[in-house]
Amino acid sequence: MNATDVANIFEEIATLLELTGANPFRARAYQNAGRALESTTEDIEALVREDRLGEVSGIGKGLAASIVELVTTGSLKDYDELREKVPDGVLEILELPGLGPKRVRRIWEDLGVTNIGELEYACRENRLAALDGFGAKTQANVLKAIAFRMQGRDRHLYHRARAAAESILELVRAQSGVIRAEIAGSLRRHRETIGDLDILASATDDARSGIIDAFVQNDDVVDVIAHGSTKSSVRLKSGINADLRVVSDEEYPFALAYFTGSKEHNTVLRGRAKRDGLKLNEYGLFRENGESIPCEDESNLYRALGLPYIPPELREDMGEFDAAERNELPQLVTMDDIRGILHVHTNRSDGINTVEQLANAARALGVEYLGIADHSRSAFYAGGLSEDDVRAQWDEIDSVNEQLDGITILKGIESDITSDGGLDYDDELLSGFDFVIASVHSRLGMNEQEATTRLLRAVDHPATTILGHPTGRLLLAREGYPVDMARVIERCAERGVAIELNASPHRLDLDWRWCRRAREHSVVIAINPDAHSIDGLRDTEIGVAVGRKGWLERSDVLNTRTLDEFRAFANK
DNA sequence: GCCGTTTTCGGCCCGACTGTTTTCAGTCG
Repeated sequence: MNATDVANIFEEIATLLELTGANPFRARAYQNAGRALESTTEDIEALVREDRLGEVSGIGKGLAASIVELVTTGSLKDYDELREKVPDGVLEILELPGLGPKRVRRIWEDLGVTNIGELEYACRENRLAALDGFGAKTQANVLKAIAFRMQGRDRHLYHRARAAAESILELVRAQSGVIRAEIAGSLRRHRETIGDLDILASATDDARSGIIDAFVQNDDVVDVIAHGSTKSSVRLKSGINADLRVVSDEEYPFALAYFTGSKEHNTVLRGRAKRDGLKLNEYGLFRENGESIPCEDESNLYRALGLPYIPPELREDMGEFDAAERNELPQLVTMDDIRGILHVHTNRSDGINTVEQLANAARALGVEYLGIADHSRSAFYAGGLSEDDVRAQWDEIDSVNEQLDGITILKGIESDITSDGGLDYDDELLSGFDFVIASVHSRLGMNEQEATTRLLRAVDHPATTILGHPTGRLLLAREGYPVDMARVIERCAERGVAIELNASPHRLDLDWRWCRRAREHSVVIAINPDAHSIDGLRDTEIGVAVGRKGWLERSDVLNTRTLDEFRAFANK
């Protein structure tokens, strides 16, 4: 049982406590402890063994005992008892927007409804609207939320959310009276999937309502969920919900910080303000006498609270305050730091462009080197390359390198990792590549031990340069196979193998939450687009965005290195 | 259930919006 497992159980206990009507602050204590555990980089078993759990802020005597019980026995009596009380379906009802713990409890206890299906039926029979405190509107909204959930569109991939948000931003910026406007919310924090869009604008007082009207009336809107004087909320054709807030320009920095979140980060920020005798909300920072402390931008706001500027990507209350206080915030990697693009498929396997086309496109993007990595022979479904194909591709690459100036094409391969953890070609052929990405594409159903052993063996192979998309997840579509990632990271550190942060918006694997652990072990991360076309090369940018969320600095990223440095890494 | 320059009890972040009320609880971010 690792720290994340315990954190997840604590999160669930918090939810269960809210649902069973326990003291809400007790629930919050579990939540806080869960987050504290998630952001600690210490090994939880060591903390238990050395009796150091009390050093973690948010963990007192009671929760320390629970953690010891969980780590040593694998279960927790209090948790089991709570789970016993609350049906799984009730937890799912809680995920519907508009229904929080109080109302779900009423639905469960007063209507005897224990899952979403029963709830839908109860709504159809008008039984929800008949409950005290509920009404026809609420019932209709619940039905809408159920329908939305059935379509599976309550979360969205980063690139789709980004595209939708940028189009709204453009619309908002075009309105008269708008002074500043920006994308806020989880998209600004570069989360890998997005719930809804938050757009913030500042404007003159007289222009506000016109801006909000333009927003809710635009052609992309299919449903207006809320339409107030400063906030409004709509559903777009794409199935994404979007919120627009309009504030005065003096309020803008405070509102931007506020609506960027995360909620957890904001809570700490306000708590710090309060400790300093100040009050922070989305409109300003105020002294006790009500006098406001003006800030022109977010940097000023953080400074006023005694902190350096914390980039949006880091605002998750996962250690950024500690780092900020010690002045150890990372200098996050940027697109300008990227010198090479690795993991690119050509039309020899399942890509659509030739080496030469890709090389020209990569050169136009300003990189020094391009690493071709088609599928290996076991990947029949993707047109994996036979030995002859490989040698033919090497000739092709040599000839493009001779013709093209300003960029170097590298000979790579995305070798399937076989079931037993081997690579796909013999050592002689493998030694002819400039680099080898080892990835799992088959037998995804292994248990954690089998899958981990398989990956460790692939990492041990002397030809492996980079471990590709280490969990195989497809965001919003498929869970990754279970892996003991801490062990994989440690092994990569020992073997000098890089780990891929696959920049495809469908993968973003390695998860950003593990990037910090990797850099603490000095494991280098390769931010690779896994491109199957010229357009796909640009996904590198999405990988950089999410890598920043994982605290990555330039020196942590393999493809920020010069060509010579990259070759040296791959050859060692 | 945690925590302490309001320190062993009594707090625990803040405000907009909605829908149901008839002054406010619940939810959300």
